[in-house]
Amino acid sequence: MLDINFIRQHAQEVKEACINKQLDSSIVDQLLVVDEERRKLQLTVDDWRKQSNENAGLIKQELAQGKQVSQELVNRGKSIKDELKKIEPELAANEARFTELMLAIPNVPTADTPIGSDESFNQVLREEGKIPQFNFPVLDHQTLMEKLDWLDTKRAVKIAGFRAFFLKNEALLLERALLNFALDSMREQGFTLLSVPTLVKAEAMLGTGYFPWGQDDHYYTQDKQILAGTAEVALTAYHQNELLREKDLPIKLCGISPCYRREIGAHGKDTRGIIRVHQFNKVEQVVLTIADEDETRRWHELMLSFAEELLKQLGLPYRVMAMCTGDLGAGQRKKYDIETWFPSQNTYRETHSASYFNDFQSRRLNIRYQAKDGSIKYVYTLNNTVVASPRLLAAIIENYQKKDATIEIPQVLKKYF
RNA sequence: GGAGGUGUCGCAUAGCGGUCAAUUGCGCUGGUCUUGAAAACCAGAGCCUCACGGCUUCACAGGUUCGAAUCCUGUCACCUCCGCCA
Repeated sequence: MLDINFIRQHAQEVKEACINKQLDSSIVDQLLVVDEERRKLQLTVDDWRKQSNENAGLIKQELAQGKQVSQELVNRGKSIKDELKKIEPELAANEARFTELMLAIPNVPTADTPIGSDESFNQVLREEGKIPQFNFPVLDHQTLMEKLDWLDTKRAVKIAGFRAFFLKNEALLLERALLNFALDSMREQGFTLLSVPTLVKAEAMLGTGYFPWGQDDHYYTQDKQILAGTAEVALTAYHQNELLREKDLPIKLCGISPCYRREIGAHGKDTRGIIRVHQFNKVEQVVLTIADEDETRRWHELMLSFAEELLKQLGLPYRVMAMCTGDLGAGQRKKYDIETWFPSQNTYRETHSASYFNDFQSRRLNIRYQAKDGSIKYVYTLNNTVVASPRLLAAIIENYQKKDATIEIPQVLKKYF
């Protein structure tokens, strides 16, 4: 959520943000109309309330003087109440609409975000690591894993449907090693480790900015809870409705959780292998900083570097992408994706996503802090992947395959076996 | 699932129909004082407004009343005991 004052003063800029993010820009004008109406109604209601308060004060005076309460004042109070009963629901309805529109206004992308409608506008910032050369025909991770009895998708699909899978034997050990490696690395960076709830309230989805836009991308329970697509939801909402202290910032959280995604817009994509699945495990990093964009940008780079360092230690080639406006989430100001090399596809595939929001999420979640000068501000939030499995597991398997279709274990993971 | 209790401004507490923008302690910010700090004292900490001023707030949503933190109803959360399950 943006500050309404900012929207009023930068309406054009916000509209452009809508357009560049492939969203409806007419809601900005709708919001401004509702906002104006809201302030008018508020003034009227305030005035009636003032009269009501004054009237009650007069009755109080009479009582204090030991007089009888005059019927005139009581009647006047009643008629004021009637007026309020008429106009207050109007204000409430207007406010509901106002909130709804406010929650639908996206964040404005940074000046250094490439403008574009789809992934073809994303920019390659750099490529890191050495792409492995194989002197034998390269196999994809599904073939390799099935040969080793590491993966069973046939039975999984029978039981759980399309995009389901069983990891078996050493594949499971390798996944466990990878996740433990990720958690240990973040702990070394001073992050607080958490296992997080993945069954969350709509409030948390709205608060992190996944809703209202991404409602179709998520699963719901019969108790109206949502299966979160990432631990970011619980981690970012962890301090919801709290007033923090500047000395406690930055807050560095690292969570592990299963993640659920409907992949509703990805029919027919990545049907082979376990790159795109409905349920996977992920270690995620979230940081809350002071309300300063330079500071948040510094953390953005830092969090990116934490993920890069992991990939370097794992010996995986990757590239860093600057995501264009069309690929930004509604709440995001700037986003980097890391794409890791997949030999069987002869290309890089997304394995990490690092974004920052300024106070977009914290306004929705009401996470504030008292600054050193005593003022109250909203924190700035950021997040990035640490490791997502099985996608990164598949990358390891493909990059570390040998001629006999066995897999070498990355040096850094050996101690976790 | 059954019975009872609790939910007040960052934290903790007082208040139980008008004297409550709300008590007190701690913490925080600014000021006075001080070489500096501490202590002490003063001021401040929601929204609208340039300001004057107004409105709001006592878990949330309704209701009763001229008037509600205070009474009533519902919801949510937490605590205690019993039951059930891991």
